[in-house]
Amino acid sequence: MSTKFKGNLDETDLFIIKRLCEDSNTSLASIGDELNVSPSTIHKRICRLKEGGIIERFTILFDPSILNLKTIAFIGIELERSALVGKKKDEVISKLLSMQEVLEIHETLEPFDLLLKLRTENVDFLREIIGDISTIEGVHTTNTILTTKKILETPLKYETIKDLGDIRRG
Amino acid sequence: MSTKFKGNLDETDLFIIKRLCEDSNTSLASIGDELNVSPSTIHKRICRLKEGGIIERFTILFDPSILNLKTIAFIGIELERSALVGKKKDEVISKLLSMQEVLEIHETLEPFDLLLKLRTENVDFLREIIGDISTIEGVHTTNTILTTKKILETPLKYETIKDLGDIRRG
DNA sequence: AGTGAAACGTTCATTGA
DNA sequence: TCAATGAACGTTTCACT
Repeated sequence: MSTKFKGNLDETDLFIIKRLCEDSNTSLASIGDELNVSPSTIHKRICRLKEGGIIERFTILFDPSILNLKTIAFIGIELERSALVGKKKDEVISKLLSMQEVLEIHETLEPFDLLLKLRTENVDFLREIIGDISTIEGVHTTNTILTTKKILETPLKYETIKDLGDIRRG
Repeated sequence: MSTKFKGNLDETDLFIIKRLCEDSNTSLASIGDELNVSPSTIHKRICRLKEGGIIERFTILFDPSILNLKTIAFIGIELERSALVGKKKDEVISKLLSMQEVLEIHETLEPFDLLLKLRTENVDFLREIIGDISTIEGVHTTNTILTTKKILETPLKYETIKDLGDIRRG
């Protein structure tokens, strides 16, 4: 479903991904040195990983506070019964997707139907957004969990990359 | 609190950050072209942004499914009254930080004391982790919100970077 | 998967605004 | 103080092996 990558990821691929996660400015030569292969091999591997959709893009992590988005909240949404499936649900989701403050949308079973993660400048803006969400047709109730302090927020702990185990794909 | 950056971020800085978010392999020269400044200026800006902690690091986004971490869950934790502040709370948090599956930890007010986000390979592993968490001294109850489908998951919508407004810092 | 060479990008000391 | 220049150096890319 998620990738069009052909073949298996081997140890080399995973090592490359890990090194690039740590620092995507690392030169191909130095990655090659660590693996005892040539830079051009690393280059070809990275191209393949990009084409296969394994590597989405090269990017930077930056301090979100420069955007003044200091308020993080989670919102549980219960949908109206008529919006639990089909077109009406799709419409709810597409409206949520179009909101810049909405960073995550997950389907859940209990106690909500959808769980969102949002970032806003402050609590007043958050209130506005919640207002917008609750007036979306098909949204029955919203339940806000306002966070007061972020202790950890990381996309993935890439240290995990090392178990080459059964990473197979068709 | 969060950065040691001296001075203000100007339009140029924000443009650089946005371009690097989109593609951190963009050459300094081509960013410079778009801003009508020289590559060396871009270079110095990026150095300054790195040193100031605005740019955390250069990295890649990759498909998490290669790590077989397909299960996303959120866990609300209520702490025992004795662990609501101080050393005991710090110990709970440091145990949570050390768990590879725990990707986010937020303090909240209601209805939980802490909200976690986790990724695991499958629901069985999740159950194990929940077991581990619930036996941490100071954890009173855990409430799991299991997600069934990820619709959106993005660290930040960097398209937001453009309002140069009142982005001031001391 | 490696080699080697050309093209390209980065870095920095120097100079000027 | 900040940006531009230009040259030295390092990296990427690609045709060929």
